[in-house]
Amino acid sequence: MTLSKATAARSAGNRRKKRPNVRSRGRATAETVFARVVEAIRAHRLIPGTRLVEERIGAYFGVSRTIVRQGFAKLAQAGLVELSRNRGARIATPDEKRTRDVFDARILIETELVGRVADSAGKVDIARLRAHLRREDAARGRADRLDLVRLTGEFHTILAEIAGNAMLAATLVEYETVTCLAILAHARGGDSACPPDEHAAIVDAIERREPRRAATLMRRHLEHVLADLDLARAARAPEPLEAALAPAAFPVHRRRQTARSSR
Amino acid sequence: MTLSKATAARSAGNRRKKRPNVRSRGRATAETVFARVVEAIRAHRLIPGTRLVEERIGAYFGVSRTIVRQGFAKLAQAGLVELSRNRGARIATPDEKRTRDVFDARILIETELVGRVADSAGKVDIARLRAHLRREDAARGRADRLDLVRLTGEFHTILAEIAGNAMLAATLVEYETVTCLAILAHARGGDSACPPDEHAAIVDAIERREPRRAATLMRRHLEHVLADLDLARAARAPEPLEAALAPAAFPVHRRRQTARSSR
DNA sequence: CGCCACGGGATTGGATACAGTTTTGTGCGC
DNA sequence: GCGCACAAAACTGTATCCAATCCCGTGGCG
Repeated sequence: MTLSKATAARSAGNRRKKRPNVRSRGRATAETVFARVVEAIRAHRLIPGTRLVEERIGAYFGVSRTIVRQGFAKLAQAGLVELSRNRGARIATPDEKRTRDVFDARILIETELVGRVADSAGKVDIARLRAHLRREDAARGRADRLDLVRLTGEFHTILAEIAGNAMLAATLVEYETVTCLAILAHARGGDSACPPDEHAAIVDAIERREPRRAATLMRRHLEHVLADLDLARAARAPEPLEAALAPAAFPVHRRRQTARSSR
Repeated sequence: MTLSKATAARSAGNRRKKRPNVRSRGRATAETVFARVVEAIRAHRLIPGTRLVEERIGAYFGVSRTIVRQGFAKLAQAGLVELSRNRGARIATPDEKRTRDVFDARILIETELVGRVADSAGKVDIARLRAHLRREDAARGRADRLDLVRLTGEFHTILAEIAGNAMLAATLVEYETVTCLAILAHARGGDSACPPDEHAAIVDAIERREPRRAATLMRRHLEHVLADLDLARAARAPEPLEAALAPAAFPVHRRRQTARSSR
C-alpha cells in the first residue's frame, strides 16, 4: 500500500513501539512535521513563500496527508506557515509591520532576559555560552553559512533557557523562527547573519556581571540585525522559487522529477 | 446544520462574528474549534482537566473528528490542552512553575506595554478603555461572575492592542488564556477575579500620561492576582472532576444523556 | 494578437473506515 | 465481599476515498 519511497524514508523504523511514551522513534507524527519544518526554517533551508504540498511532505515522512495537515495546523498557529483555503500552505513571508513587531518584541524580552542571566548565571552557564561561541567561530571558520545561521539563532535560545522562564523561552523560539523568515524575506544582497563579535561581547558582559551593559549590547545587537534589512522593498520572492537552492535534506524542491520510480 | 444547543450556548453573545477572512459559510473549521475552546476557557466555562472527546465535540460543531483533531493540534501548540497518546485531550493544568512563569512573563511584557500606551494613547484609546471599564462595572453590578471574568481578561487584551505590536498582542492573548487556567487550577476558595478598582487606576495613570506609574500599577495588579493563588497545594482536580459544575454552556459534560434526540 | 471560455490534471477539504489502545464492565474464584 | 482475569465498549490514530476547488494550458473568437 505504501510506496517504496515511504518505506525507504523510515529506514531504521521497523521497531515495534512497545513503550508508547518513551521516544517512539519509529513513526513520524504531526509533531515531527512541525519540528522538522521549524528546524529547516531556522537553518535557512526553507524560505518564505515556499509552497508546502501535503502529498509530497507526507511521502517524505512516510505518513498520510492527515498527519501532515495536523502539522500544518500547528505551524500556522505559530505563524510560520500561511494557509489559504483550497490553495494550500506556504512558508510565511513576514511583511514590514510584522518584521518590525518581531524585532521590537525580541528587544523587549531579550534585553530583560540577558540582564537576568548576567545577574544569575553560574559557571556552568557561562561555560555553556562559551562553548557555543566556539561552535559559532568554528562554523565561521569553515565558512559554513547554513550552520552559522543556525548557531547564531541558537545563541539566543540558549540565553532564554538559562534565564529559566520556560514559557518565555518557548515564545522566543517562535520569535526567532519568524526572525529567520523576516531576514530571508528582506535581507539586502549579502547574507548578513549576526555581526561577528556581538555575541561574544554579550557573553563578556554576562561574565563580568554587568546586566545593564549586557542589555544594552543585546538591544544594539538586535537593532543591527534589523538595520541590515531592507524593509522598504516588498519582500523578495513574492512567488515561491520553490526552495530552489535547498540541499537534499528536505524534499520540497524539484517539481517534475521525483514521482518517477514509484511503480 | 447546527444543533439548537449551539445557538443556546451563545445566548448572551449574539453578535455575528464577521471576522475579516472568514467565509460566513456556516461550516465550522479547525479554527472555529480552536476559537471556541479559547473563548470557553477565557470565560471560565472550561476548567483544567476537562476531557475533550473528539467525537462529542465534532458532533457539537457538526464536523468530523478530522477537523476537531486539527483544532486540538492548534490548542496543544498554544499550550491550552494537553494531548497524551491514545488517551485523548484535556484542558491543560498549569503547574506551579508554569503559573509563576506566565505571571512573570506577563509582568515583563505588560508593564512595558502599559507604559507605551500611557505615552501614546489618544482620546479614542482612552475612551475605549473607559467604555470597557463601564462594562466591567456593569457586570460587577449584575454579579455576573462569568461575564466579569471574561471582561477583566479582555481589559489586558485591549491594552495590548492599543500598544500596537500585533505579535506581542497575540502572545499576550495566549498568556492570558493560560492565566485563566492557572487561576482555575490554583484559586483559593473564593473566586478572585481581578481586584475591583485596579484596572480603573491603571486607566487613570494612562490618562494622566504617567507611564512609570501605569507600569507600577500594572505590576502590582498582576502580583496581586498571583498572590491570591495557592500555588503550594497541588493543582486541584488532579484527575478531572470532568467539569462537574460547569454550566450548560458547553457540551463537555453529562456523559450519558446528550445524544438522545438527534434522530 | 489578445482575451475569454473551457477542460483536464493537480491539489486541497473533509468524512469515513478500520486498526490499535485504553477504559469500563462483569463474572469467577477465593 | 474482594480482587483479578477477561471481554466489551469507548475512544484515539491514521489511511484512504470522494467531492470541491484551483491552476494552467488550449483553442475559439473578436
